[in-house]
Amino acid sequence: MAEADKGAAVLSQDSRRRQTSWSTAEAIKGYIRDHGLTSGEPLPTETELCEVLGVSRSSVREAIRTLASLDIVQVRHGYGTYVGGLSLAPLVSGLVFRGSLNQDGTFGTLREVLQVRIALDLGVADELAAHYRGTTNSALRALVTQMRAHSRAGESFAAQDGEFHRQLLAPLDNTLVRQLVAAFWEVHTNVVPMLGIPRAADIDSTVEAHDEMLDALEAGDAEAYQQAVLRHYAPLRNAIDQALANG
Amino acid sequence: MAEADKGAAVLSQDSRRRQTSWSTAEAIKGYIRDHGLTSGEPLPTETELCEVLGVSRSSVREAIRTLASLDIVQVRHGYGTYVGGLSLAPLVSGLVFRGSLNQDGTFGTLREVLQVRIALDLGVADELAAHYRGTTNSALRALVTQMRAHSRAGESFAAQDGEFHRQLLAPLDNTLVRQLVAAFWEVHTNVVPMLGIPRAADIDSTVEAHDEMLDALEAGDAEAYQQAVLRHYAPLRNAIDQALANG
DNA sequence: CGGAATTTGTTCGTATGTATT
DNA sequence: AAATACATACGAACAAATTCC
Repeated sequence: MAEADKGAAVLSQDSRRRQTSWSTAEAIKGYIRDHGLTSGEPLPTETELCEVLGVSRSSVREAIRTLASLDIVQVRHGYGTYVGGLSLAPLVSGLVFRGSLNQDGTFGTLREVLQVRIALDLGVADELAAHYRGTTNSALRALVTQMRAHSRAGESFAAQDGEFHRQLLAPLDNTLVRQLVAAFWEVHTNVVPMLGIPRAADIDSTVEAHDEMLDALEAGDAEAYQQAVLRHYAPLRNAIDQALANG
Repeated sequence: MAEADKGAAVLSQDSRRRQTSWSTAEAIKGYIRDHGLTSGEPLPTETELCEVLGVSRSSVREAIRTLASLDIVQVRHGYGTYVGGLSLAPLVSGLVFRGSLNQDGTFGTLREVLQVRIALDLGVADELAAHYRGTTNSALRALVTQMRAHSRAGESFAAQDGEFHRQLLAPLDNTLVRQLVAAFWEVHTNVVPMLGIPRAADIDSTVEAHDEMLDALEAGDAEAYQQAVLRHYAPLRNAIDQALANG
């Protein structure tokens, strides 16, 4: 219970701890922990939780909604409540909203997200190079080929790009990094359309950079991979810097 | 506005009523966006929101609770509802809970958080070095002195450590990176006590590494700073690796 | 200092839509 | 196709907290 209190202290500062709806959410988290439930396993029904926790239906509902928005529980309408995926969805949601707040802040948000993405990609270079050294990866190559085709046709290749980065980081023994990279990729693709950026002329180099990243990793060259990552982000970086300078 | 609402209400009666609480949260976010509200500014009362959005108070309350858990709004009992700080508190909350789920996962969570912290600290080396080059920073030096005293007395120096890292990154023109580093620092300090790690013998080198980091930055040497960062995290890294190997 | 007014917090009852069996 | 279990939504009433006079 002391652990749960510490977690609560992050969000609730002083006296809110005694408030029913907050303590109910903490109690439900404690229930999950104490019963050793993992993602996908069912929780008691709302009415059962009312009895177990000794609070009203509305309080349980608000607590469940709180936990659902944090992806700690997942509600299936008309059927039941389950332990959630513990994903970083709330992070994405919050950042996208922040980016949508005002036109001025949107470019700033995008620039900040970009810097974090670069730092994370560079930070896993050694681990990735060690894993991919001496391998061949036809699935990833095929995604690059698809990207190239879409790009030349003037179409968006966001889907293939996302899948490429997801698969590339899949062998990483670090769920958090994978989820963070995926989350920021999602923020990225959600925020960019708000800006109406004209299609950059050097967008094709982004596609080719994917091949270079893969080349470097299969050669086991972490440094070359880092250079390729920087080339990969360069066009976007230029577009943002230009937009910030002009605005 | 009124006509549109009526039309929407008729439509929602037909089929979309199930999404009321979700759409209410979206509507409140839209209200914040459309009225250009920023952190700390007041929202309408719950009763007023009921009238404006055309839903019951229970639905408004659930939506507000959802937004509060994402730090998009902030509720003050008996006074009013305000736009929240848009912080990364929900991220911290979720990760601390994930770390508390099972003893096995706790070490894993800590290891993953550590890798992300390192990547972020290394990723801002250039920007920090450019800013600190040729400066002297007595406030940061004083914090290191305090850390040294606490460490030699066998006490925790978490407060000073957190303040050091916060102040060190303060000049960064990237709110997101600052918040992320602070968030992961918080996850870190919340998860570590769950483990009962024995006090490492080389903990003193962590304190000294802070001085080295500052030395490198004041010299404008980004590379040296990166090396100091790695030394700074080394004792903790060793403790975790050892624990994972023994467990 | 005390009390009135305002606002959020909690609870109950009821009706209705939804998914599974 | 019906039955059952469950979540969703609404409204009213009262409690607790905060502010302001």
